[in-house]
Amino acid sequence: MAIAPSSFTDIAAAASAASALAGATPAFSPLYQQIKVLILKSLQAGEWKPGELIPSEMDLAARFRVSQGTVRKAIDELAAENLVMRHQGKGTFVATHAEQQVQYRFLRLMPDNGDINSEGPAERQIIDCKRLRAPADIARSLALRTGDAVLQLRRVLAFQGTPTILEDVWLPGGPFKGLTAERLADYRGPMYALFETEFGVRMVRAEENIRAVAADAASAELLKVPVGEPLLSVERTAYTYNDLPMELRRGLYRTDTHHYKNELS
Amino acid sequence: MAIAPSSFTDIAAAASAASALAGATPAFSPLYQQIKVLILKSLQAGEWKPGELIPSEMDLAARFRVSQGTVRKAIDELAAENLVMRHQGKGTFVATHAEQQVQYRFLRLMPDNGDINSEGPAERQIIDCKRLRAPADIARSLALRTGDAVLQLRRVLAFQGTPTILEDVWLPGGPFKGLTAERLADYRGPMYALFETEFGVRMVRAEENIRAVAADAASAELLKVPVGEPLLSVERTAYTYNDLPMELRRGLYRTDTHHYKNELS
DNA sequence: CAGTGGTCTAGACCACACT
DNA sequence: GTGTGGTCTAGACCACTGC
Repeated sequence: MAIAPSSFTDIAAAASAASALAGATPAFSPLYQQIKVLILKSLQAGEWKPGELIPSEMDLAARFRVSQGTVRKAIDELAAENLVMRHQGKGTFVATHAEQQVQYRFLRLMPDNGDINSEGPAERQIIDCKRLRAPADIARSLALRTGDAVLQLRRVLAFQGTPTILEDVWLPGGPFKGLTAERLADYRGPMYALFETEFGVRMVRAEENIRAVAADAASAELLKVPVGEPLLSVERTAYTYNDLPMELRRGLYRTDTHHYKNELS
Repeated sequence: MAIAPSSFTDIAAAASAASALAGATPAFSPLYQQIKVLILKSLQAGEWKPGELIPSEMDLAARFRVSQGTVRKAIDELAAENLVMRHQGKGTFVATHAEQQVQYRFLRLMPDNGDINSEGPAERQIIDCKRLRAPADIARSLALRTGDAVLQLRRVLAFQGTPTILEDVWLPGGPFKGLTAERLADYRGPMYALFETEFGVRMVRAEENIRAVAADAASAELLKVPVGEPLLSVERTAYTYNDLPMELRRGLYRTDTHHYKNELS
């Protein structure tokens, strides 16, 4: 593919120049951070797609006119943020949600006995999928304007026959134009993998706000629990590159056979 | 303090020797990982106490007979695990729970509006503190034998007059001999800071299992909520060095004015 | 000013994967 | 063997802190 000449600018010289700018805020940024931003832009622009191999450290070092060690430090940080995966002897790959390794990367719900693999794949049932104008709270979470088009999706996930997760998903109408219940139902694999392959939207991080709530009539019926049963309410905002929110998800989890697992350090 | 002569062994040579051992499992370990383990042992042995300055990278490099870069990489990982804190121009310090910066490092409960600093310090009330023989489940979590001595502590945390957290804490009787309700009540600052300064036990990581439950009569009274109110049940196991469990904590959180915040990546 | 951690480079060698 | 990422070294210089 064509590379813009500006990509070949001497970054090291630019860094020195920036640091030489005497001001109240020198805005000094290490070379490897600048390289990291450049790689990030290429990822974002789709120069290398999820699952693909990115150029070797030596190639990138030549392209950016810096040493291999500097590129290495930039990639180290990208790997720490799960944006790329390194494989010794093979190369560095763009991270993807469509891997066997981490089936549900953002799902923290675990069965009480046994691990996540012991219960087989989740049974998915799509309850509803419709287009609507965003209410104020949904719009705010997705950085849209009230009334903008959004997709709303409701589904139930069951494990070994027991409905366990009920979730509503809101997506901005623009990037996800053409998403239908059929395409979702036909797709094998995580929803985020479909987002990548079909809509070019890659989720890189998320925030969850968790509460305990009582099941209302509608939720109780879908999850097959008594009305008033305590459920875990998990509100997730998922972001793509540049901290751009691209999904709001409100889930209700049954925690009689499963629990939400979190590691602190 | 006295340094065992073995500390001055040529680590680099040892690494080469280890890698030269031809076997089914060469058990190759990078030099910097070995250095990391050595530093970890010094931390664990209390050679440098929480809050203290550890030797400079150059000093450690000389002590272990490796280059500064190798020590740097070892310390980088320790810093990433929050075991030490680096400060440019000053040095590297042993991490501690007794810092202004991160008041409650393991507490993920946030007020719905405003940040954690906007509501002032928590009001703490100790309900109970007693010695008992560990039931089977508690013993298992703390890697003790059933019937071993443990301390049980119950307390309520209130924010702005509203009781919000009710928690039971179990601690192994041996390491925490001498802990009383009075010492806890008198102490200003996080409980984990007291554990460090008074008992030399430093918590480095924790796991939490979260569920939604209904308030029973006793919990409802202490948290001033109706019986049956949905509450967040947070079971935390906290570990000191070497993955040794040193605390089991079962908390009930009110989530009408607060929420549990989690970041996923 | 000296001492600390932080960045950058260049080169050598090692472990791993593919061919 | 060739090419990849991973380790280790040595030296230079930069940014920050406190004397």
